[in-house]
Amino acid sequence: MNKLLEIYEILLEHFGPQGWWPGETPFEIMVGAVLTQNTNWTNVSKAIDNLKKENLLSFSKLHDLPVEALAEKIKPAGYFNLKAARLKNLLNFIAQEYNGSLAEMFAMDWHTLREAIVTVKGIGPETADSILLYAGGKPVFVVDTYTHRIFARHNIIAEEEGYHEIQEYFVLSLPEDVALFNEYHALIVRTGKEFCKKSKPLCSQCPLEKV
DNA sequence: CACCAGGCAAGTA
DNA sequence: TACTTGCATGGT
Repeated sequence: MNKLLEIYEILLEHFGPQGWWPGETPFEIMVGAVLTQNTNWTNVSKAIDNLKKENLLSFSKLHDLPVEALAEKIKPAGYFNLKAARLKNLLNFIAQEYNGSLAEMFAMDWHTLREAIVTVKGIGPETADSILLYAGGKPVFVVDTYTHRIFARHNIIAEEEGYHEIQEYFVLSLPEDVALFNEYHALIVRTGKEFCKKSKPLCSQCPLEKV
């Protein structure tokens, strides 16, 4: 068995399934993917609740909502002016290219879709990949700061590896399986939150110490 | 009080 | 190209 699969088994055994993404519809998941940029999920959850409370969590409602009003609703998520603008960019893009339909958007080839979606200002590689995997169900491995930090600290990847290099390593090492990619990324985030915080370089309790 | 959280783009040299 | 900085609320 290869190393990345071995680590996956260890994490799954240790933490159990994480049941991601915490959102009910592809649209909600997509919104959450933008709101969670460099932000704790508990704060994002408050922002999403604000939108749900007023029945604003649909494509047409958010698309019609002025950016200033949107910013006000999503304040708890932090960077609210920035994120409101980013959500608007994304909604405008989907309105223009796919008639405002996520189903239509996800019906296209996901490689092509990824190239298009990262041209939207505010949608970088991780946000794009999260949308593709968790909202679209595409076999895309999501890399985040925890992935980099955890695997670099355990000397599995080099410190200077970039997003796409890390992603390629995972994709080439693992079977192309949506459920696996989904669970693996969620387990990495769980591991990061618990054992691999920025200021705590060493984690004797980390399940990966066994590897 | 200081530090961190499921990034990204723009600015600097 | 390779760093650095702004964005901002809420929890520990």
